[in-house]
Amino acid sequence: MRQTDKPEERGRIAGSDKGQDRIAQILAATQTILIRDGYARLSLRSIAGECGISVGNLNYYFSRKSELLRALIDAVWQGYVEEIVEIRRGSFASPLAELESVLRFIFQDLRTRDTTVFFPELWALANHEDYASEVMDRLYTYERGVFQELIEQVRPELPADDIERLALHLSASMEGHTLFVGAGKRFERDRKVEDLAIRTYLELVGSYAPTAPEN
Amino acid sequence: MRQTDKPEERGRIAGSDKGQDRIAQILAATQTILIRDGYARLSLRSIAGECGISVGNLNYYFSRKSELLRALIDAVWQGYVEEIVEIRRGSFASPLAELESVLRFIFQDLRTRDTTVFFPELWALANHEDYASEVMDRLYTYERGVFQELIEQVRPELPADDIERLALHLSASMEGHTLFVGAGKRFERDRKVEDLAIRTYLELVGSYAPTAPEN
DNA sequence: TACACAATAGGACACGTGTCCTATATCTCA
DNA sequence: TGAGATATAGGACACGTGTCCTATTGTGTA
Repeated sequence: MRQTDKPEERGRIAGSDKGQDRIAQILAATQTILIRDGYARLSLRSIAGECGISVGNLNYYFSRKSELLRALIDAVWQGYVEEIVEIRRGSFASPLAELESVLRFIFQDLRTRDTTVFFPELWALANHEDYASEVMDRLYTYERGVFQELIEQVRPELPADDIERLALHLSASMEGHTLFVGAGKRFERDRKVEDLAIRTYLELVGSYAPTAPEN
Repeated sequence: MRQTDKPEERGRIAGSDKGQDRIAQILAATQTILIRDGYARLSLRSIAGECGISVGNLNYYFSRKSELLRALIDAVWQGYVEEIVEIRRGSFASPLAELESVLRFIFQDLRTRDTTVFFPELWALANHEDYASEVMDRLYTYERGVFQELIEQVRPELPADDIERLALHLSASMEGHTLFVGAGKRFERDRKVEDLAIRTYLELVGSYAPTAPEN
Protein backbone atom coordinates (compact mmCIF):
# COMPACT_ATOMS: atom_id res chain seq x y z
CA MET A 1 0.00 0.00 0.00
CA ARG A 2 3.04 2.23 0.03
CA GLN A 3 2.34 5.24 -2.11
CA THR A 4 5.29 6.16 -4.28
CA ASP A 5 5.57 9.74 -5.49
CA LYS A 6 6.43 8.61 -8.97
CA PRO A 7 4.71 5.39 -10.00
CA GLU A 8 7.11 5.02 -12.85
CA GLU A 9 5.61 1.77 -14.14
CA ARG A 10 9.01 0.57 -15.30
CA GLY A 11 7.99 -2.29 -17.49
CA ARG A 12 9.20 -5.80 -16.92
CA ILE A 13 12.54 -6.57 -18.51
CA ALA A 14 11.64 -9.50 -20.69
CA GLY A 15 14.94 -11.32 -20.62
CA SER A 16 14.42 -13.86 -23.34
CA ASP A 17 13.53 -17.56 -23.10
CA LYS A 18 13.21 -18.50 -19.44
CA GLY A 19 11.97 -15.06 -18.57
CA GLN A 20 9.25 -15.20 -21.20
CA ASP A 21 8.06 -18.55 -19.91
CA ARG A 22 7.90 -17.17 -16.38
CA ILE A 23 5.86 -14.23 -17.55
CA ALA A 24 3.43 -16.52 -19.32
CA GLN A 25 3.24 -18.68 -16.21
CA ILE A 26 2.60 -15.66 -14.02
CA LEU A 27 -0.18 -14.42 -16.28
CA ALA A 28 -1.77 -17.86 -16.34
CA ALA A 29 -1.60 -18.10 -12.55
CA THR A 30 -3.10 -14.65 -12.19
CA GLN A 31 -5.98 -15.59 -14.44
CA THR A 32 -6.50 -18.83 -12.53
CA ILE A 33 -6.76 -17.04 -9.20
CA LEU A 34 -8.88 -14.24 -10.56
CA ILE A 35 -11.35 -16.76 -11.90
CA ARG A 36 -11.22 -19.14 -8.97
CA ASP A 37 -11.23 -16.64 -6.09
CA GLY A 38 -12.21 -13.29 -7.52
CA TYR A 39 -10.51 -9.94 -7.72
CA ALA A 40 -10.84 -9.28 -3.98
CA ARG A 41 -8.61 -12.24 -3.18
CA LEU A 42 -6.08 -11.64 -5.94
CA SER A 43 -2.85 -10.76 -4.13
CA LEU A 44 0.77 -10.84 -5.19
CA ARG A 45 1.39 -13.49 -2.58
CA SER A 46 -1.37 -15.74 -3.86
CA ILE A 47 -0.06 -15.36 -7.40
CA ALA A 48 3.51 -16.10 -6.36
CA GLY A 49 2.25 -19.12 -4.42
CA GLU A 50 0.34 -20.42 -7.42
CA CYS A 51 3.52 -20.13 -9.51
CA GLY A 52 5.73 -21.60 -6.80
CA ILE A 53 7.99 -18.55 -6.81
CA SER A 54 8.71 -15.82 -4.28
CA VAL A 55 7.07 -12.43 -4.07
CA GLY A 56 10.46 -10.89 -4.68
CA ASN A 57 10.78 -12.75 -7.93
CA LEU A 58 7.29 -11.81 -8.99
CA ASN A 59 8.22 -8.23 -8.30
CA TYR A 60 11.21 -8.63 -10.57
CA TYR A 61 8.90 -9.24 -13.53
CA PHE A 62 6.07 -6.91 -12.54
CA SER A 63 7.09 -4.10 -10.26
CA ARG A 64 3.47 -2.92 -9.94
CA LYS A 65 0.35 -4.95 -9.45
CA SER A 66 -1.43 -2.65 -11.89
CA GLU A 67 1.18 -3.51 -14.49
CA LEU A 68 0.49 -7.21 -14.05
CA LEU A 69 -3.23 -6.68 -14.33
CA ARG A 70 -2.73 -4.63 -17.43
CA ALA A 71 -0.62 -7.34 -19.02
CA LEU A 72 -3.22 -9.97 -18.15
CA ILE A 73 -6.09 -8.04 -19.66
CA ASP A 74 -4.00 -7.42 -22.76
CA ALA A 75 -3.22 -11.10 -23.08
CA VAL A 76 -6.86 -12.09 -22.75
CA TRP A 77 -7.95 -9.54 -25.31
CA GLN A 78 -5.30 -10.74 -27.75
CA GLY A 79 -6.37 -14.35 -27.32
CA TYR A 80 -9.97 -13.41 -27.95
CA VAL A 81 -9.19 -11.53 -31.13
CA GLU A 82 -6.99 -14.33 -32.41
CA GLU A 83 -9.76 -16.85 -31.91
CA ILE A 84 -12.21 -14.79 -33.90
CA VAL A 85 -9.68 -14.33 -36.68
CA GLU A 86 -9.19 -18.09 -36.68
CA ILE A 87 -12.90 -18.75 -37.01
CA ARG A 88 -13.21 -16.39 -39.93
CA ARG A 89 -10.39 -18.10 -41.79
CA GLY A 90 -12.87 -20.87 -42.70
CA SER A 91 -14.99 -20.79 -45.85
CA PHE A 92 -18.66 -19.96 -45.70
CA ALA A 93 -21.68 -20.37 -47.96
CA SER A 94 -22.70 -16.75 -47.40
CA PRO A 95 -21.94 -13.69 -45.29
CA LEU A 96 -24.94 -14.60 -43.16
CA ALA A 97 -23.48 -18.07 -42.58
CA GLU A 98 -20.20 -16.50 -41.56
CA LEU A 99 -22.01 -14.18 -39.18
CA GLU A 100 -23.77 -17.17 -37.67
CA SER A 101 -20.47 -18.94 -37.15
CA VAL A 102 -18.98 -15.96 -35.36
CA LEU A 103 -22.08 -15.59 -33.19
CA ARG A 104 -22.00 -19.28 -32.32
CA PHE A 105 -18.35 -19.06 -31.41
CA ILE A 106 -18.98 -16.15 -29.08
CA PHE A 107 -21.87 -17.98 -27.45
CA GLN A 108 -19.75 -21.04 -26.99
CA ASP A 109 -16.96 -18.91 -25.55
CA LEU A 110 -19.14 -17.18 -23.01
CA ARG A 111 -20.19 -20.60 -21.75
CA THR A 112 -16.64 -21.38 -20.66
CA ARG A 113 -15.84 -20.79 -17.04
CA ASP A 114 -12.98 -18.46 -17.91
CA THR A 115 -15.14 -16.06 -19.85
CA THR A 116 -18.16 -16.36 -17.58
CA VAL A 117 -16.11 -15.21 -14.63
CA PHE A 118 -13.42 -13.08 -16.18
CA PHE A 119 -15.60 -10.76 -18.20
CA PRO A 120 -17.92 -9.59 -15.42
CA GLU A 121 -14.77 -8.93 -13.44
CA LEU A 122 -13.51 -6.84 -16.34
CA TRP A 123 -16.81 -4.98 -16.65
CA ALA A 124 -16.75 -4.07 -12.97
CA LEU A 125 -13.12 -3.05 -13.15
CA ALA A 126 -13.77 -0.88 -16.19
CA ASN A 127 -16.01 1.36 -14.12
CA HIS A 128 -13.14 2.36 -11.86
CA GLU A 129 -9.88 1.65 -13.64
CA ASP A 130 -9.01 3.56 -16.78
CA TYR A 131 -6.96 0.83 -18.30
CA ALA A 132 -9.65 -1.79 -18.00
CA SER A 133 -12.06 0.64 -19.56
CA GLU A 134 -9.72 1.25 -22.50
CA VAL A 135 -9.18 -2.42 -23.19
CA MET A 136 -12.90 -3.09 -22.98
CA ASP A 137 -13.45 -0.35 -25.51
CA ARG A 138 -10.86 -1.75 -27.86
CA LEU A 139 -12.21 -5.27 -27.48
CA TYR A 140 -15.81 -4.45 -28.24
CA THR A 141 -14.91 -1.97 -30.95
CA TYR A 142 -13.13 -4.81 -32.65
CA GLU A 143 -16.07 -7.15 -32.17
CA ARG A 144 -18.49 -4.58 -33.55
CA GLY A 145 -16.14 -4.07 -36.47
CA VAL A 146 -16.45 -7.73 -37.37
CA PHE A 147 -20.23 -7.56 -37.08
CA GLN A 148 -20.41 -4.39 -39.15
CA GLU A 149 -18.31 -5.89 -41.89
CA LEU A 150 -20.52 -8.95 -42.14
CA ILE A 151 -23.79 -7.05 -41.84
CA GLU A 152 -22.71 -4.77 -44.62
CA GLN A 153 -22.09 -7.75 -46.84
CA VAL A 154 -25.58 -9.03 -46.12
CA ARG A 155 -27.31 -5.66 -46.41
CA PRO A 156 -25.15 -3.37 -48.57
CA GLU A 157 -28.01 -0.92 -49.03
CA LEU A 158 -28.27 -0.04 -45.34
CA PRO A 159 -26.91 3.30 -44.09
CA ALA A 160 -23.71 3.07 -42.07
CA ASP A 161 -25.49 4.40 -39.00
CA ASP A 162 -27.94 1.57 -38.97
CA ILE A 163 -25.26 -1.01 -39.54
CA GLU A 164 -23.32 0.33 -36.57
CA ARG A 165 -26.38 0.25 -34.41
CA LEU A 166 -27.24 -3.28 -35.44
CA ALA A 167 -23.72 -4.40 -34.63
CA LEU A 168 -23.87 -2.71 -31.25
CA HIS A 169 -27.16 -4.37 -30.48
CA LEU A 170 -25.83 -7.81 -31.35
CA SER A 171 -22.74 -7.27 -29.23
CA ALA A 172 -24.65 -5.95 -26.21
CA SER A 173 -27.35 -8.57 -26.42
CA MET A 174 -24.88 -11.44 -26.67
CA GLU A 175 -22.81 -10.24 -23.73
CA GLY A 176 -25.87 -10.06 -21.54
CA HIS A 177 -26.44 -13.77 -22.00
CA THR A 178 -23.19 -14.44 -20.13
CA LEU A 179 -25.03 -13.81 -16.88
CA PHE A 180 -27.59 -16.50 -17.56
CA VAL A 181 -26.13 -19.22 -19.74
CA GLY A 182 -22.50 -18.95 -18.62
CA ALA A 183 -20.66 -21.72 -16.79
CA GLY A 184 -22.47 -22.59 -13.57
CA LYS A 185 -25.37 -20.28 -14.31
CA ARG A 186 -28.96 -21.33 -14.10
CA PHE A 187 -29.58 -21.79 -17.84
CA GLU A 188 -26.20 -23.20 -18.71
CA ARG A 189 -27.71 -26.38 -20.11
CA ASP A 190 -30.55 -24.86 -22.11
CA ARG A 191 -29.07 -24.69 -25.59
CA LYS A 192 -32.36 -23.52 -27.02
CA VAL A 193 -31.79 -20.06 -25.59
CA GLU A 194 -28.76 -19.82 -27.80
CA ASP A 195 -30.77 -20.93 -30.82
CA LEU A 196 -33.50 -18.45 -30.07
CA ALA A 197 -31.02 -15.62 -29.68
CA ILE A 198 -29.02 -16.37 -32.79
CA ARG A 199 -32.11 -16.94 -34.90
CA THR A 200 -33.43 -13.59 -33.72
CA TYR A 201 -30.16 -11.86 -34.53
CA LEU A 202 -29.98 -13.32 -38.02
CA GLU A 203 -33.58 -12.47 -38.78
CA LEU A 204 -33.01 -8.97 -37.51
CA VAL A 205 -30.00 -8.50 -39.74
CA GLY A 206 -31.87 -9.94 -42.70
CA SER A 207 -35.06 -7.96 -42.31
CA TYR A 208 -34.18 -4.78 -40.47
CA ALA A 209 -35.91 -1.72 -41.93
CA PRO A 210 -34.22 1.63 -41.22
CA THR A 211 -37.08 3.99 -40.43
CA ALA A 212 -40.55 2.60 -40.92
CA PRO A 213 -41.73 0.33 -38.11
CA GLU A 214 -43.17 -2.18 -40.57
CA ASN A 215 -41.59 -3.52 -43.72
CA MET B 1 -8.80 -9.62 8.63
CA ARG B 2 -9.00 -11.47 11.91
CA GLN B 3 -10.56 -14.84 11.31
CA THR B 4 -13.08 -15.72 13.99
CA ASP B 5 -13.85 -19.38 14.59
CA LYS B 6 -17.56 -18.69 14.79
CA PRO B 7 -18.69 -15.97 12.40
CA GLU B 8 -22.00 -15.81 14.19
CA GLU B 9 -23.45 -13.04 12.04
CA ARG B 10 -25.39 -11.64 14.97
CA GLY B 11 -27.74 -9.27 13.16
CA ARG B 12 -27.88 -5.58 13.90
CA ILE B 13 -30.25 -4.65 16.70
CA ALA B 14 -32.58 -2.25 14.96
CA GLY B 15 -33.40 0.00 17.91
CA SER B 16 -36.26 2.01 16.53
CA ASP B 17 -36.32 5.55 15.14
CA LYS B 18 -32.82 6.98 15.35
CA GLY B 19 -31.32 3.56 14.79
CA GLN B 20 -33.36 2.96 11.66
CA ASP B 21 -32.30 6.30 10.21
CA ARG B 22 -28.66 5.47 10.89
CA ILE B 23 -29.02 2.15 9.15
CA ALA B 24 -30.56 3.82 6.12
CA GLN B 25 -27.78 6.39 6.15
CA ILE B 26 -25.13 3.69 6.37
CA LEU B 27 -26.63 1.79 3.46
CA ALA B 28 -26.81 4.95 1.37
CA ALA B 29 -23.20 5.79 2.17
CA THR B 30 -22.12 2.27 1.31
CA GLN B 31 -23.84 2.49 -2.05
CA THR B 32 -22.31 5.89 -2.71
CA ILE B 33 -18.79 4.63 -2.09
CA LEU B 34 -19.33 1.40 -3.96
CA ILE B 35 -20.47 3.35 -6.99
CA ARG B 36 -17.93 6.16 -6.71
CA ASP B 37 -14.82 4.14 -5.82
CA GLY B 38 -15.60 0.51 -6.51
CA TYR B 39 -15.70 -2.59 -4.39
CA ALA B 40 -11.94 -2.70 -3.94
CA ARG B 41 -11.97 0.61 -2.09
CA LEU B 42 -15.07 -0.11 -0.03
CA SER B 43 -13.82 -0.28 3.56
CA LEU B 44 -15.58 0.09 6.88
CA ARG B 45 -13.50 3.16 7.55
CA SER B 46 -14.48 4.84 4.31
CA ILE B 47 -18.14 4.09 5.01
CA ALA B 48 -17.92 5.41 8.55
CA GLY B 49 -16.18 8.51 7.23
CA GLU B 50 -18.89 9.09 4.63
CA CYS B 51 -21.49 8.88 7.40
CA GLY B 52 -19.49 10.99 9.80
CA ILE B 53 -19.55 8.29 12.45
CA SER B 54 -16.87 6.09 14.02
CA VAL B 55 -15.93 2.60 12.96
CA GLY B 56 -16.98 1.41 16.38
CA ASN B 57 -20.44 2.79 15.85
CA LEU B 58 -20.68 1.26 12.40
CA ASN B 59 -19.73 -2.04 13.96
CA TYR B 60 -22.57 -1.60 16.42
CA TYR B 61 -25.08 -1.76 13.56
CA PHE B 62 -23.28 -4.24 11.34
CA SER B 63 -20.91 -6.53 13.16
CA ARG B 64 -19.74 -8.07 9.86
CA LYS B 65 -18.91 -6.40 6.61
CA SER B 66 -20.63 -9.25 4.79
CA GLU B 67 -23.78 -8.47 6.73
CA LEU B 68 -23.69 -4.87 5.59
CA LEU B 69 -23.16 -5.88 1.99
CA ARG B 70 -26.02 -8.31 2.25
CA ALA B 71 -28.31 -5.62 3.60
CA LEU B 72 -27.30 -3.24 0.82
CA ILE B 73 -27.94 -5.72 -1.94
CA ASP B 74 -31.30 -6.55 -0.39
CA ALA B 75 -32.23 -2.88 -0.24
CA VAL B 76 -31.30 -2.31 -3.88
CA TRP B 77 -33.24 -5.34 -5.01
CA GLN B 78 -36.30 -4.22 -3.07
CA GLY B 79 -36.12 -0.75 -4.58
CA TYR B 80 -35.88 -2.20 -8.05
CA VAL B 81 -38.90 -4.44 -7.60
CA GLU B 82 -40.95 -1.62 -6.13
CA GLU B 83 -40.23 0.58 -9.11
CA ILE B 84 -41.40 -2.06 -11.55
CA VAL B 85 -44.56 -2.61 -9.52
CA GLU B 86 -45.14 1.13 -9.61
CA ILE B 87 -44.79 1.27 -13.39
CA ARG B 88 -47.27 -1.55 -13.85
CA ARG B 89 -49.85 0.21 -11.72
CA GLY B 90 -50.60 2.46 -14.72
CA SER B 91 -53.21 1.66 -17.34
CA PHE B 92 -52.22 0.39 -20.76
CA ALA B 93 -53.85 0.06 -24.15
CA SER B 94 -52.67 -3.54 -24.50
CA PRO B 95 -50.37 -6.09 -22.90
CA LEU B 96 -47.81 -5.26 -25.58
CA ALA B 97 -47.98 -1.60 -24.57
CA GLU B 98 -47.45 -2.56 -20.96
CA LEU B 99 -44.48 -4.70 -21.93
CA GLU B 100 -43.03 -1.76 -23.83
CA SER B 101 -43.42 0.47 -20.79
CA VAL B 102 -41.61 -1.98 -18.57
CA LEU B 103 -38.83 -2.41 -21.12
CA ARG B 104 -38.47 1.36 -21.47
CA PHE B 105 -38.29 1.74 -17.71
CA ILE B 106 -35.54 -0.84 -17.45
CA PHE B 107 -33.61 0.84 -20.25
CA GLN B 108 -33.98 4.18 -18.55
CA ASP B 109 -32.88 2.66 -15.27
CA LEU B 110 -29.75 1.09 -16.67
CA ARG B 111 -28.75 4.51 -17.98
CA THR B 112 -28.49 5.87 -14.44
CA ARG B 113 -25.06 5.96 -12.93
CA ASP B 114 -26.19 3.90 -9.95
CA THR B 115 -27.34 0.98 -12.03
CA THR B 116 -24.56 1.24 -14.60
CA VAL B 117 -21.96 0.82 -11.90
CA PHE B 118 -23.73 -1.16 -9.23
CA PHE B 119 -24.96 -4.03 -11.36
CA PRO B 120 -21.66 -5.05 -12.94
CA GLU B 121 -20.28 -4.97 -9.41
CA LEU B 122 -23.08 -7.32 -8.40
CA TRP B 123 -22.49 -9.60 -11.37
CA ALA B 124 -18.81 -9.93 -10.52
CA LEU B 125 -19.59 -10.50 -6.86
CA ALA B 126 -22.14 -13.17 -7.72
CA ASN B 127 -19.39 -15.33 -9.17
CA HIS B 128 -17.65 -15.61 -5.81
CA GLU B 129 -20.13 -14.76 -3.08
CA ASP B 130 -23.10 -17.02 -2.52
CA TYR B 131 -25.35 -14.32 -1.20
CA ALA B 132 -24.84 -12.03 -4.17
CA SER B 133 -25.57 -14.96 -6.43
CA GLU B 134 -28.82 -15.72 -4.60
CA VAL B 135 -30.06 -12.16 -4.76
CA MET B 136 -29.19 -11.94 -8.44
CA ASP B 137 -31.19 -15.08 -9.01
CA ARG B 138 -34.18 -13.72 -7.13
CA LEU B 139 -33.96 -10.41 -8.91
CA TYR B 140 -33.87 -11.77 -12.43
CA THR B 141 -36.38 -14.50 -11.67
CA TYR B 142 -38.75 -11.75 -10.68
CA GLU B 143 -37.99 -9.77 -13.81
CA ARG B 144 -38.51 -12.79 -16.00
CA GLY B 145 -41.76 -13.46 -14.18
CA VAL B 146 -43.03 -10.04 -15.22
CA PHE B 147 -41.97 -10.63 -18.80
CA GLN B 148 -43.55 -14.09 -18.86
CA GLU B 149 -46.82 -12.78 -17.56
CA LEU B 150 -46.98 -10.10 -20.22
CA ILE B 151 -45.81 -12.32 -23.05
CA GLU B 152 -48.46 -14.86 -22.14
CA GLN B 153 -51.11 -12.18 -22.42
CA VAL B 154 -49.86 -11.28 -25.87
CA ARG B 155 -49.39 -14.84 -27.09
CA PRO B 156 -51.62 -17.12 -25.00
CA GLU B 157 -51.19 -19.95 -27.50
CA LEU B 158 -47.43 -20.30 -26.95
CA PRO B 159 -46.07 -23.20 -24.88
CA ALA B 160 -44.77 -22.25 -21.43
CA ASP B 161 -41.26 -23.32 -22.42
CA ASP B 162 -41.11 -20.85 -25.22
CA ILE B 163 -42.53 -18.07 -23.12
CA GLU B 164 -39.86 -18.68 -20.50
CA ARG B 165 -37.14 -18.65 -23.09
CA LEU B 166 -38.43 -15.47 -24.66
CA ALA B 167 -38.49 -13.80 -21.26
CA LEU B 168 -34.97 -14.97 -20.53
CA HIS B 169 -33.76 -13.63 -23.85
CA LEU B 170 -35.31 -10.22 -23.24
CA SER B 171 -33.80 -10.04 -19.77
CA ALA B 172 -30.33 -11.10 -20.88
CA SER B 173 -30.31 -8.91 -23.93
CA MET B 174 -31.42 -5.83 -22.03
CA GLU B 175 -28.82 -6.29 -19.30
CA GLY B 176 -26.05 -6.50 -21.85
CA HIS B 177 -26.86 -3.01 -23.05
CA THR B 178 -25.79 -1.66 -19.65
CA LEU B 179 -22.19 -2.01 -20.75
CA PHE B 180 -22.66 0.19 -23.78
CA VAL B 181 -25.42 2.71 -23.17
CA GLY B 182 -25.03 3.07 -19.39
CA ALA B 183 -23.97 6.30 -17.70
CA GLY B 184 -20.59 7.41 -19.00
CA LYS B 185 -20.44 4.67 -21.62
CA ARG B 186 -19.64 5.28 -25.24
CA PHE B 187 -23.21 5.08 -26.57
CA GLU B 188 -24.91 6.76 -23.65
CA ARG B 189 -26.38 9.48 -25.87
CA ASP B 190 -27.55 7.31 -28.76
CA ARG B 191 -31.19 6.80 -27.92
CA LYS B 192 -31.79 5.01 -31.22
CA VAL B 193 -30.07 1.92 -29.87
CA GLU B 194 -32.79 1.70 -27.29
CA ASP B 195 -35.46 2.10 -29.96
CA LEU B 196 -33.87 -0.57 -32.10
CA ALA B 197 -33.63 -2.97 -29.19
CA ILE B 198 -37.15 -2.46 -27.90
CA ARG B 199 -38.64 -2.61 -31.38
CA THR B 200 -36.81 -5.88 -31.95
CA TYR B 201 -38.04 -7.30 -28.64
CA LEU B 202 -41.66 -6.38 -29.33
CA GLU B 203 -41.56 -7.77 -32.85
CA LEU B 204 -40.00 -10.95 -31.52
CA VAL B 205 -42.72 -11.38 -28.92
CA GLY B 206 -45.39 -10.63 -31.50
CA SER B 207 -44.14 -12.94 -34.23
CA TYR B 208 -42.11 -15.66 -32.55
CA ALA B 209 -42.79 -19.10 -34.01
CA PRO B 210 -42.00 -22.07 -31.74
CA THR B 211 -40.34 -24.57 -34.05
CA ALA B 212 -40.37 -23.70 -37.72
CA PRO B 213 -37.70 -21.17 -38.70
CA GLU B 214 -40.15 -19.32 -40.96
CA ASN B 215 -43.73 -18.34 -40.18
C1' DT C 1 -34.91 11.89 39.52
C1' DA C 2 -32.91 7.29 38.79
C1' DC C 3 -32.37 3.50 35.80
C1' DA C 4 -31.99 0.66 31.90
C1' DC C 5 -30.72 0.58 27.37
C1' DA C 6 -29.40 2.51 22.82
C1' DA C 7 -25.85 5.02 20.52
C1' DT C 8 -21.33 6.55 19.98
C1' DA C 9 -16.13 7.17 20.12
C1' DG C 10 -11.65 5.58 20.36
C1' DG C 11 -8.30 2.53 20.50
C1' DA C 12 -6.07 -2.16 20.40
C1' DC C 13 -5.17 -6.34 17.93
C1' DA C 14 -3.72 -9.54 14.57
C1' DC C 15 -3.08 -9.92 10.11
C1' DG C 16 -2.87 -9.05 4.93
C1' DT C 17 -1.18 -5.88 1.51
C1' DG C 18 2.08 -3.76 -2.23
C1' DT C 19 6.58 -2.26 -2.59
C1' DC C 20 11.37 -2.16 -1.91
C1' DC C 21 16.12 -3.74 -0.88
C1' DT C 22 19.91 -6.82 -0.56
C1' DA C 23 22.21 -11.11 -1.04
C1' DT C 24 22.74 -15.27 -3.80
C1' DA C 25 22.17 -18.49 -7.31
C1' DT C 26 22.00 -19.50 -12.19
C1' DC C 27 22.73 -18.76 -16.86
C1' DT C 28 25.21 -16.88 -21.24
C1' DC C 29 28.60 -15.69 -23.95
C1' DA C 30 33.36 -13.84 -24.98
C1' DT D 1 36.99 -20.25 -17.13
C1' DG D 2 35.48 -15.87 -15.86
C1' DA D 3 32.59 -11.69 -16.17
C1' DG D 4 28.32 -9.71 -16.63
C1' DA D 5 23.55 -10.14 -17.00
C1' DT D 6 19.44 -12.50 -15.51
C1' DA D 7 16.71 -14.85 -12.12
C1' DT D 8 15.47 -15.92 -7.54
C1' DA D 9 14.66 -15.86 -2.37
C1' DG D 10 13.78 -13.74 1.81
C1' DG D 11 12.86 -10.30 4.64
C1' DA D 12 11.75 -5.42 6.08
C1' DC D 13 8.65 -1.56 5.89
C1' DA D 14 4.69 1.25 6.24
C1' DC D 15 0.16 1.00 6.00
C1' DG D 16 -4.78 -0.59 5.42
C1' DT D 17 -8.03 -4.01 6.91
C1' DG D 18 -12.06 -6.26 9.75
C1' DT D 19 -13.11 -7.21 14.28
C1' DC D 20 -13.37 -6.64 19.08
C1' DC D 21 -13.48 -4.32 23.67
C1' DT D 22 -14.24 -0.73 26.91
C1' DA D 23 -15.75 3.63 28.42
C1' DT D 24 -18.72 7.43 27.79
C1' DT D 25 -22.73 9.97 26.31
C1' DG D 26 -27.58 10.34 25.02
C1' DT D 27 -32.52 9.05 25.64
C1' DG D 28 -36.80 7.54 26.99
C1' DT D 29 -39.44 5.38 30.80
C1' DA D 30 -40.93 3.79 35.65
